[in-house]
This record gives sequence, structure tokens and C-alpha cells, in this order.
Amino acid sequence: MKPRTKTTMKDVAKLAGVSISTVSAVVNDRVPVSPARKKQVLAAMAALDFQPDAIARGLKTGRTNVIGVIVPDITNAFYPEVIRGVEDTARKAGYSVLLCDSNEEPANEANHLNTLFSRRVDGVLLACCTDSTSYAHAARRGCPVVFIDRIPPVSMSGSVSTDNLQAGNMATRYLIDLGHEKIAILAGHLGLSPHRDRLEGFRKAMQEAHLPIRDEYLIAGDIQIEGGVAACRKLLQLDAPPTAIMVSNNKLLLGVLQALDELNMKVPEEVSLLGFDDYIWNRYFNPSLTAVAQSTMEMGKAACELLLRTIDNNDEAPVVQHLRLPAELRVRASTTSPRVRSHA
Amino acid sequence: MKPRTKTTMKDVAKLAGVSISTVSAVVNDRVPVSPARKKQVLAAMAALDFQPDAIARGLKTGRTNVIGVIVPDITNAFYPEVIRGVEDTARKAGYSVLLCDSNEEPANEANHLNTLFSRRVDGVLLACCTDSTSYAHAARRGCPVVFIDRIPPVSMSGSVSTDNLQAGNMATRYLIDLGHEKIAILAGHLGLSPHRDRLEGFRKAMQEAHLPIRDEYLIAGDIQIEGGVAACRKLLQLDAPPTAIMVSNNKLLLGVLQALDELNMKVPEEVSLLGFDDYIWNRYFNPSLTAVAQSTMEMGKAACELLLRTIDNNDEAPVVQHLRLPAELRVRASTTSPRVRSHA
DNA sequence: CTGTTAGCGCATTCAC
DNA sequence: GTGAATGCGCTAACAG
Repeated sequence: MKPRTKTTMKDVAKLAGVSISTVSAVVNDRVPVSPARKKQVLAAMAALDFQPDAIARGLKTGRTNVIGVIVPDITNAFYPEVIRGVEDTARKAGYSVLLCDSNEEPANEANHLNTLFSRRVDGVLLACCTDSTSYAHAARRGCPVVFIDRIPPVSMSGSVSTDNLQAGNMATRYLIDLGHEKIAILAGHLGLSPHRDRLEGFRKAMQEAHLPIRDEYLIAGDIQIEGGVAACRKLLQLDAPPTAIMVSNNKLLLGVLQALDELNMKVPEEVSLLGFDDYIWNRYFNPSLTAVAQSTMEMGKAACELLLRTIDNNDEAPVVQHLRLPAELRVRASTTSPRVRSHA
Repeated sequence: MKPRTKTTMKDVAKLAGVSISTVSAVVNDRVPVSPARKKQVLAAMAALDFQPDAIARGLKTGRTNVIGVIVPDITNAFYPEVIRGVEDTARKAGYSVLLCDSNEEPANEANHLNTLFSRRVDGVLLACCTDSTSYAHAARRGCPVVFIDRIPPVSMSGSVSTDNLQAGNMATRYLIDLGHEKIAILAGHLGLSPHRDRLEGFRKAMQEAHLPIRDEYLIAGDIQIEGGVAACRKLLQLDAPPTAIMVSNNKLLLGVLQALDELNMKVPEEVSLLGFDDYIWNRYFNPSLTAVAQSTMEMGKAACELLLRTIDNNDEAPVVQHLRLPAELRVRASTTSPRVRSHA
């Protein structure tokens, strides 16, 4: 492997017969340069295959045109879609994306943040994990941060997420309208704002319908597949099992599907099922899954735009904004009225 | 937003009452420093919350400890898993990942590559799109590149992918052993090495079994959902429709599922279905899907390790290696013997 | 318009 | 062991 080719402005300047600053001027075309010289420089740049060194530029200007994105689990299909929105928006604005996966570990998250700061990213998009205290970190360093999807309790920064309260409320009301009264919720991890908010929406809907919320019907704490299996088994072994199960998280849902399968439960005849996060393949489940869809790419786009605005604002008044995107209920075959069951 | 806090080695040196080079020495501990001073410096670093500036270091050393990763479509669930493997390996080795999504556009890919070069990444992991000529680019710049999943025709660089020929062969043989003779293949885009190789494996298996390969049974060119819908419709309208369909790509497969659903075809009674790429949710399709699984995270890990080795090797003999990972067939309910059909 | 100059923060000789 | 000096490639005043 031959030593890395490094054509610098100096080389270009020499070949074009101009000074380095003239080269810089045409590269950044902020300062006027006479057409003739500009042409020379451009020619020299092309001839030498010159590419400005973003590292050197970053050192000089203090801006890297890089943003960091930290997600808790990139194998959760929700995040790639968000990332697509982020990456697309960032690229169009001339930014690159440094991707970090915290794997749901606060320690990893903290390490990643340090690395990002050390790399002098211009800003960070953060979907934090439970027990995360990293926002303190960020604030201390004065690095713009926009929270995405998962919002920490107190946040002076901007944030973008789905309106999960509305989403949880809407989903619950739909089940209630269908005639369900015994509705269980696998609420996920209540240290996570989306899950907390969905549960809150659930509570509100139940209260408004004057329906009791039984302790046995509320299961929280886990967001992995195995947790979904265990929770679902527990629910169905109850003396009075629920007629509908609402699942706050897509990984939990897969566990529920597995448990339902093992117990040979018929959906929706014996129990209705409603999930959060909609994917194209939900349509092909057996039966197809009723789910609450989030605007994932839009979320990424909005968050990135907000972050970019915050960065551009710099020392001006901080852009603190909390966007809540509407969710959409997609009704399919996994939910039905509980009356069907009493006929049996 | 207050101006970005920037604690430099200078500040640390002043507080600790030593010179900058001593600070540098303890930060990189390559040069011996007396314990007493080391302690002072460490204390000063902690007090000032000092974080070395990776940008300045990169400029100085010529190494950024950043690798670029370009994928064609991050919303294709295959890539996030690969990325997880990459990111994990990279992080453990002290590298960060600059993520790019080419969105299956060669032009985007080329732009991303330029950006990455300009950012002085130490190496690039590239899953290229069709008609990509970017490897020439990379070679010209002398930047280490390892191809991943999709390998260009001629490659002097290293590469890591599934042994797709074996995978296609194995899958086809499985269908043949089941008794199928009329096997169709949605081969994907033949400009992509995985698809080309799978088709080759298919051909070999058919030939070995002395089975003819009918032109109408071989559909290639598209890898999007809509293409899968169209291709599947076409196949089933044939005078002699296939008894089994093998689908080379997961997005095509979703289209096939949709078409099958619309045409009210029973799987596997009327037609067997076999897909490539296995995901946890394939189990919950109706019926559950027989699929060829790739070792996605391992692929990411292996590719990253190979790249890192190439980078460390620097001017030494180039590490050119072509890893082919074995695939695994996961038999589920979407495939069965065609005899079942003749009973009907 | 154009060239000269002075660092950005750090790693690395080289003297001491 | 330690510190002063040099420059990585570039931008941003500032003179001309």
C-alpha cells in the first residue's frame, strides 16, 4: 500500500502559479477571484485530484461539519429509518454523520459522547438509554444536543419525538371502542419517555372510559423479546385473562407473538393484539398486525434540522424546541371486538 | 449557547506547572514521565475536564482513527446488523464510524467516497451499488478499502461476504430434494455480486439434477418491493406456473408475499416459497418463512478486522484477502413437497 | 483582487 | 526525564 497521496493547496498553488490563499479563495469561493486565475486554479486542482483536507479545515475553523448520532440499538428497525432521515438531511447540508450504538448501556453512551466531543462534532443527536445522565455531560461541554425519540426528564435542549401520549391514548381508545374492557399493556421500560408517555395515554383513555386498570394487566420493566414471552405467558395464565394486549415496543411484540404461538392462542378470536411501530412486514404476520406507526424518517429529518439550526445559531439565543410528531393507527387483522369470543 | 469550551494541553500544562510536551507524553504514555509529574498532570487534566482534540491529533499524525462505512440502503434490515458488527469491532479498537447511505445511487456513493477521503478516514468499508466504479477512485487515492457483501467484479482490495454461490446452491438443492422441478428464481439485480452468485449456485444445482432452467422462470433486474409484486404475478399467470419460488432478496420477497396475498395463493400448498436473509420476524409470517440466513454481524466484524489489519499494515505488503462466510438454511413452513399439491 | 503572515492543538524531533 | 521549537494543511485577517 503506497503512502497515502496527499495533494495540498501548496501543490495546487505551485502548479497554478498562484498563492495558497488564492487557492483557498477559489475552494471556498467566498472571496472574489479573477476569472482567469480561477480557471488556472480549477485546472490545477483537477490535474492533481485535489481534495481539501477537512481535518485541517476543522482545526482552523473550529467546525467539523460532522454531527454525532447515538442510538441505543441499531438492530431495532425503528432506528435505521430515523437514521436515514438524519443522514439524508445532514448530507444535503454538507454534514457527515458519526454513528454510535450504545447497545442500551449508559456507560457506552457516555463513552461515545466523550469520543464525539473529542472529535469536535458540531452537534449530537441522542436517543438515550435508561438511566442515562449524559445530557449533563453535553451541557457541561456546551455542545448542541437534540434529543430524539427518547427524551430525558429534564431537558434544556431541543427534542423531537412522536407524541406518545396521544399515540397511547388513541390506541387504547380504539380498543375500548371495539368493546374491550380487559385490556393489558406491556408498557416496556418506564425509564424511557416513549414508554412512560404511552402508558400515560393508556391510563387517560381507561379513566375517561371509567374502566379500571388492574395491576396484573400492567407489565413493565423489560423491552427485549424474552421479556415479551414471559409477560404474555403470565397474562394468559391469569384467572381473568385480558381480551386485548397492547404492546409498547416492537421487540416485546415479537416475544408476545412467540408466546401466543406456543400457547396456541388464536388472534384475534381469543385475544386482540396491538403493537407499536409499524413495519412493512407487519402486514404479513399471522394475522396481520394492527399497529401504531411513527413518522420515523420525518423524525430524523426534523431532529437533524433542529440541530443544524441550533448549530448555526451558535452564541445567539438557543433554539429550544420540543417537537411532537403525530402517530397513526393502522388497523389490520389482529384486533377485533371481544364479542366474537363470547359467541364461541 | 456559550462558546464551545476548549481546554487545551496548554491550559493543562499551565495548571500542572509543566510543559506542553510533558502533557502530551502522559496523554499518549509512550514516553516515560516521572510519577510525580504524571500525577500532577493527571490531576490537572481531571480538574479541567481535558479531552484531547482528535482533530488536531489527526492533522499532526495523519491518522484519524475513523473509518467510513457506505451502505446502499440502511432501511434494508440486513445492513444494520452488519453495521452493528462493524461498529462494535471498530469501537473496541478505538475507531469511530462515519456512516453513509448511498441509497443505491452510484453518484451518491462517489460523493460519499470523496467526502470520506476529504475527512481523511483511515479506511473504508464499502457495500457498493450497481454500476459502481468507485473502487477505481479508492485505489487512486491509496485509501484502504474492504468490500463487504457486494463485491465489484475486479477487486484488488480485500472483501468479505457470504458464500452466495454455496448459499444459492444449497437452497436450490433443498427444493429439488423436496421434489420440485419447476423452480422459479427472482434473481434480483445481476449487477450485484450476491445476486449473481446465488443465481450461479441455482444454475449449478439445476444442472446437476439435470433439470432445465426455463427462461420464464428466471426473473432479474429489480430488487424493490414493486418488482417482487410484478414478477410474482407474471410467474403465476404462466401456463405452467412454478411449484416453488426462490427469492434472492428480502425486499423482493415482501413484494412476492403481497402478490401471493392478492392472488389468494396458498403457501406452501400451491407454491413453496424460499427467501434470502433471515430475520426474527420471518418466523411470524403466514406461513413462517423458509430462508437462507447470513451471518450478518460476523460479516461486519470480519470486514472491520480485515480493514483494520490493512490499515495497520500500511506500506507493508497489502492484506488482500477474500473471506466467504457460510450461509445457513432455516427450514420453516413456507416450503413443502410439491406432491401435496397433486393430492388436492 | 492577490500574496504574506499567523496560528488552530497537537506530536515529535532535538538539545538540555 | 523534560522543555523549546517546528510544522501538519488550512483559513482569516491584513497589507499591498
